[in-house]
Amino acid sequence: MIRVAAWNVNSVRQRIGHLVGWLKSFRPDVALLQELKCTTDGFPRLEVEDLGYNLAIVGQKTYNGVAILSRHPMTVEAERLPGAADDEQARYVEALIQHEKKVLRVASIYLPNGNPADSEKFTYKLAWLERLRRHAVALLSHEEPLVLGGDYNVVPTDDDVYDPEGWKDDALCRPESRAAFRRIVNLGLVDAYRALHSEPHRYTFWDYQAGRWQKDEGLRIDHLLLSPQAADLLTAADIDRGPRKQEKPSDHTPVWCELDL
DNA sequence: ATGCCGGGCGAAGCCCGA
Repeated sequence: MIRVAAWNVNSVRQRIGHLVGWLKSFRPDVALLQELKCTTDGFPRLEVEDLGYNLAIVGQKTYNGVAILSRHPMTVEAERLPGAADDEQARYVEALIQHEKKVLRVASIYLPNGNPADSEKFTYKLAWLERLRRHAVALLSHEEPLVLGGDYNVVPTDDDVYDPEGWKDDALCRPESRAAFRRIVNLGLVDAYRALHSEPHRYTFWDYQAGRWQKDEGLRIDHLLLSPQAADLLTAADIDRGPRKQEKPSDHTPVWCELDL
């Protein structure tokens, strides 16, 4: 059994207390983190290593930044998403996890937001999604357990947003974003949360503004996509709302799954 | 129609996020 979680922490240095507490209590085998908002050297490495985690960090000053934390042996496979040599943004890290003579491949993904939807930022987002699709084709050819997890910045359907009408022109909900996300899923990946939960309006993000958390008006934009070989091992998945309830929280909360690996 | 909140940077106010 291996527990994998994805969490956009919105600054790992602001959230180190929350992160340590959550690692101690929830004890994920593998944690996929996004929005570190610090350089690789600036990551609070000792606090996490003291809990028994190996680290793979791809940081960047001020923006972005992703990491993989693993209680099991880990080898880094990629620190950039292939397909654009000039892309300097720290949004992808991929590793192999060794667990009792078996191997799990994971990636921590921080997709571009893409707003406003009439700008070059949206073009970059759609190109990033297409690069991810192409890379997923290559990864799926390994026919191994694989988890592509993180902040996709895509609301898959109107059931995944509190106000579909109000958000329909946003880059997170635009049909182009949803179609590009579906093209990835349709390669044969399984949304771990949706595989086990059909109820609408379950969220992983709530804006800090306008009391969105108190009103439970959020978005489901953090996803764990499983290869068929991982989906066959899926025993549980859920959203852990605990961290979002705390003082000075991230605006995201973790999504997790368990694989009978 | 816009800001609301919050983080980084850097020391006031702007950029960015979703």
